Formats: sequence, structure tokens, C-alpha cells
Amino acid sequence: MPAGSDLFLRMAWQRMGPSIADVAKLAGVGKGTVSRVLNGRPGVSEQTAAKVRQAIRQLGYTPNVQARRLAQNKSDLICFVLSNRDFLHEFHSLVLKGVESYCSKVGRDLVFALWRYPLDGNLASVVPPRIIANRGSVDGAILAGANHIECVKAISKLGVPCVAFGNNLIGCTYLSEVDSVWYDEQPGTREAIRYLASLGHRHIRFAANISLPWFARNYRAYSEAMLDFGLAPALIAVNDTTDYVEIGERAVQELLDSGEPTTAIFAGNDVVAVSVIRALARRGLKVPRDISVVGFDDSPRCIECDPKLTSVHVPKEALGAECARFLIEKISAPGRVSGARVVSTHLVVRESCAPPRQTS
Amino acid sequence: MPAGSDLFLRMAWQRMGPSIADVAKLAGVGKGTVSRVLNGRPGVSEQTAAKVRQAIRQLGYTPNVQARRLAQNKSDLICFVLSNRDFLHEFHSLVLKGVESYCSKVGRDLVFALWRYPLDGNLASVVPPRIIANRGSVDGAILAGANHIECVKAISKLGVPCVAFGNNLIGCTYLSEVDSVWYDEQPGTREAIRYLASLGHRHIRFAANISLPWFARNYRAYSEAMLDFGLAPALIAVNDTTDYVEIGERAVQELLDSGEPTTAIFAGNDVVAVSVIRALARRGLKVPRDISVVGFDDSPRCIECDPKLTSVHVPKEALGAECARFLIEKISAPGRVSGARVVSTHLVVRESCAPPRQTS
DNA sequence: AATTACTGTGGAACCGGTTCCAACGGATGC
DNA sequence: GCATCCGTTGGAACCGGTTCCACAGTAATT
Repeated sequence: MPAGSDLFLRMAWQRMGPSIADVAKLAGVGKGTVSRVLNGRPGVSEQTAAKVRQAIRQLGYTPNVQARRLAQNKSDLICFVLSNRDFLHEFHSLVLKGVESYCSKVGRDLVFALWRYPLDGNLASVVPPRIIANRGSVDGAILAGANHIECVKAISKLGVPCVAFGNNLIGCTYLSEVDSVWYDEQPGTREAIRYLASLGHRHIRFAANISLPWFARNYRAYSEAMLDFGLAPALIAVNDTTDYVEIGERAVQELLDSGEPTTAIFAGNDVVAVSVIRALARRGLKVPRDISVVGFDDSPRCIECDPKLTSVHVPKEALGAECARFLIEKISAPGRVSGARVVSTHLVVRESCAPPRQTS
Repeated sequence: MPAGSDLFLRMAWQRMGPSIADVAKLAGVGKGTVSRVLNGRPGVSEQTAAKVRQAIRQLGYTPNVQARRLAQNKSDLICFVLSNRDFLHEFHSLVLKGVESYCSKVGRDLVFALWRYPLDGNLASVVPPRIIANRGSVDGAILAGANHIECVKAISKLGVPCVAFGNNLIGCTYLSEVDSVWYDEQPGTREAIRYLASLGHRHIRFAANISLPWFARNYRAYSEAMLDFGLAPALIAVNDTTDYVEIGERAVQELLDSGEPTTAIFAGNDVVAVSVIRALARRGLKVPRDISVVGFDDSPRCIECDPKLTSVHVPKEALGAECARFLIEKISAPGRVSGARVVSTHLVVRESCAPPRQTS
């Protein structure tokens, strides 16, 4: 492009809009003044500002984002990284929604990236997503999906501020090992047990694959709640599959085979719960008449099944929003904030629980 | 920051990495040469290139993306816009997955944005998402979710290359009115009708709210297929609600009230289909023994319900990938490609259909 | 030996903003 | 009347890349 070419030439040659210099020239002021008006900084007389605004309108001027980013050495971009998930399931869709909603409120945009690596394998060869590795690409990252804690630390060490979704962290020994946001299973779980107990249930069993950390955490919360209410925790473990539907089916089979008295099932999540209900139905057992079922997550499918599922609500959007808030605090005050943040859960009562049948 | 400050000062003061000038100085070459090496351009001797690579390694240099973007006037960023959807449901999650997978293959990153506007109201006051309006922010946009065709045209007129998801376009009178990617309902629908007919069904009714354009398109495909097989199309319209679950329930009620002979229901989508199955079950009718049901979309819930749902598969990932491919072609060859592209559908047979009961 | 051709290479100019400093003009104070 | 101060303002320098032109060597040609 020819040096010093004027606006007309530039626009004709490439699809390039007017620049701040064109505005300045038309308004008869300096570049600095236009910049001040654009960013609402003080120190410009109303008269001059009006001239500038007029020129901006006349040219249809829009600031070039890249140039601003270069000059300010920041991008106003947040990266949402979904790790080791085949795609965005309902849960993370809602987390993303919370993140998006907070980000758009504070004028930041969202980059979406996937990240895959062996969660159990050799972590030494794991490379961060390109967008994170490129310096200056994004101001920070939210690590959602399932991550190994060492990979979160690795991203941090790259100098990119980041916040992780806590409950799916692998290898994390204590809450605040990395900056993270968690949902607390306890409040909702306690409510669920109290509710079942108040209906008269005594034999409430937990069904899941507790080799998966999130189920393990739920199970611990369940156990504590049971003990608090003077009840004996009991587990139906299906630890050799990660297919939630299969976990539900096999749990029912195992339960019926064992013949142990059971009046209610607390499922590790909603998919397991729905699968449990269907497996029970196939064996002629009706929910909640013959047995009560409680799910975990409060996903949309709770109201799409019959009976509608009583479930522990996880505030997914709030979780996402909290991740975003935390990250943006970290970005604007590096080193000033850190630790773990927690959002609460609560029970949503629907139709899948009833008083236990009078034992024959 | 002081002018001409050296690397050490810059890194100490702000968290700023080494720049291309630092690499050039260390390697004893010019900036241009370093740039040539970085971008793998010819015209650099192997000896010099080696020196440069050594210096890059020594400093741990990473190029600054923003600077590159400014100089090249492109961002390598694609925007995925989800319009008028409360969040990413399964369908669009999979479309997004297809987009992501194609983009990451060709080295582009993905920005995620939501866009809300009244689809029927006053379109004059609709403002495009900030990220699109900002010149230079993204190279192009994929408009997913439900869009009004005038809004797609408005984005185009801003000079931002874009491709829209076709099937949810409002106000679109012919396929190639804007650059778009569609799934073709016909092949899968014909397969479904042929399959039902081959089982012996003659009275197959379509259930949906056909005031919604996507259902209207499905209905048209259904009607054509029915006629082709010498059968009479019949509609159960529930046009006064957009709640899919309610559509299913009310359709069943209407069907039973009418008393018209019906041996199979072709639902507008899977959510409607599942709702139909449940509503039938509540009235003591079992699928597929008493009546057959076919869904549309082939969503995950097809295998999470009982019986597993036979459904017309929409290749959502392929659709997303095609959007991305189309857009990137538009970006690299402006004005050279345009029109509508189509991906096909096909039937996936599961458990929800059987030969019709011998009429009593 | 002089001319031509070609390969490498340095570096100035440029992308389009932000930031900061010097300077200007008018009002105020003495 | 002169010094001081403050609100405005222009513009140079800068952010960190890319691009392109000019030019130095060296090899090939005449």
C-alpha cells in the first residue's frame, strides 16, 4: 500500500475503513483528542467533542480492535476451555451460558476452545491449546470440563491467569490447591436425605461409580448426611463402567439381586437416576409407589421424564458466572486474589419420591 | 514505559515477553529476517535460520498475536453466533463441535457470542453483536440458532463475511437467498415413511406446530413422501405453543379425541416424540405395540428413553463443519463462492416402530 | 574485466490505535 | 503589567509485528 495514501484510496483498494487519523483530519483536531473522545476520558471541551463525534458519524468510523489491543497490551478476550469432553453437554452448556452472560456484561468476549489429553497418561507431553500458548491472544482462561490438576498448574505457569472448574479436577487433594470454583454437594444432599427421612425412608442407597471423583464427592456428602440423620450409608457401586445409563441399569440389577431392603435410591446424577427408573419399570417396579428416586444435577431431563425427577440442583449458570468474575478479578488485580470459591446446591422436589410402601 | 528500554527492563516492569527485535539483536540479524524465519518464508540461508531459531529458543520467544493481526489486517478468528436461543442445546452443541473441529484443523480460533432480538418485532432497531460490529475483530461469522433473514443480510452488509444455518431462518423464501448451510429433510423422511409403509402402516400422522418454519419444512417433506408412497398425509397441528413437550401431550390428546384411525405418529422432533410416547403411556397405549412413533433429529435422548426411539438422523457435526468450510472459502476468495449448501439426513431404526396391530 | 542475474539481508515505513509531554491561551492573582 | 495556573490540545513516540525496497555479495555470462 502506498505510503500516506488518503482515505479514498485506502477504502477503494482494500476493504479498510477510515482510521482515527481520518477522523482527526476531518474534525480538524489531533489523533490524541479523538482517542480521548472515543474512550470518554476527561479533558476535552464539549465543543471539540461534538466536532469529533460529528466526524465519526460522517465517516462511519469504527475503531480497529486489533490496534487498540496491541497498544494496550490486552485483548479483552477470555478463553473458555472445555477439557476432555467429547462435546458440550447440558451441564457445561449452562456453565458456558453463565460465563458468557457475565463476560458480555463487563464487555469481554469469549473464545471457545477444546483441549484433549490423557488424564491418566504421561502429562509431560501435554501441550496447552494454541490460543493459550500464543502470548497476548487472551487475557485469561477458564478451565472447564475434566482437568488434571498438574495441567491447570502448567497453564498458570505460562503466565496466563486462569480459574478451573473444581469438581471435575483429577488429582486434587485439597480445595484451594489451584484457583477454582466448586459447587458444594453438601447442602443439597443434606436436604435430600432430610426430605427422604421425613417421608419415612430409612434404607436409602447411593448408586454410582465412585471411582469417578465427582461421584466420590457426592458419595461422601451422602454418607455424612446419612450419619447426621442417624441412618446407615449403603453403596451400590458400579465401578467398572463410565457409561451412566449402564451404571443405572446394573445398579438396579445388583440391588434386586442382593435382596437387601431398600426404599429409596440416591443416584449419582440425573442420567443414572433416569436409567434407574427405567430399569425398575422394566422389572415392574413403579416410581415413586414402590421405590423413591433422587437425582443429582437438576438437568432439563428431570422434567422430561415420568415421573418428574426430584433432584439436587447445581447452579450451573451461577458457577460459570463465578468463574468469570473470579478470573476477571485475577486479571485486574494479579496476585491479589486466590483460592477456591464455592456455590451452594439445594433440593428441587418433584414427583419421584413418596413415603415408603408398608412392608408386607 | 521509557523509550528504547531493553529487554530486561521491559520484562521486569511489565509481564512482557521478548519481542522480535530482541531476537534479531541476539541473533545479529534484522527484524525482517526473523519474521521470514518465523513464517517459513523462503529466501533465508539455512545458516542464518539456525542462528535465529537458536535465539528464539534461548529467549523463549513467542510472537505477539495482536501485532501480527494488526499488520496483516486479519484475526484468524471466526465468530459462532447463537441467535435467539436461551442456551446451547444438544443440537447446536454438536453444530458447534463440527465448527470447532474444522476451525482448529485450519488453525483458526473460535469466538462464541449470543445474539438476542425480537424475531417478529421491529427489526430496524436490532444491533449486531459488538464483536461483529467492531471492525477487524473477527474474520467472519457463522450465524446459528434462529435468525431473521434480514438480520443475516444486515451482517453481510457490514462487510463481515458470514454463513447462516439455513433450516431455522425466518422469512426465507428460497434456499439460496443468503449464503447458508441446510440439512435436507427429504431423504431421511422418505426413508422413514418407506420403512413405516413396509411394516404395513397406512395411517401415519405428522405431529408438530407447523407455524414454526423448521416444523413446516419437515411437514412438507413428510407430505411429499406420503404422496409418493400413495398414502394420505394427515396433520395433528398444535400451533399455539412452542413448548415441545406440550406439543407432544396435546397432540396425543387431540389424536385420541378425534378417534381417527392412526397406527403411527411422525413427530416434528425427538422431544415431541418422547413426549408423545409418555402421553400415550399414561393413557395405557404402549409403543410400539399399540402405535409406532418416529422422531426427528436423532438426539442423544433417543437412546435414553424406552423404547429407544427410531429417528431421522440430522448430521449436526457435518453441518457445522460445512458452515466453517464455506465461511473460510468466502473469506479467502471473497465474491467467488455463494449460495446454499446441503447435507443429507437418513433414518436410524431403533425400537419404537413395529407392524400395526391387527385392527379389532 | 565488465555486465548481468540472483540470493540474502537489513531496515525503513507502515498497520491504527494509546499515552504522555510540551505548549498554548485565557483567567486569575498580586 | 507580569507571573502563575489550569484546562485543552497537537503530535511524537510507541506497541510488535509484516512488507517491501535497496543493496551487498557472489556466481554466471559476455
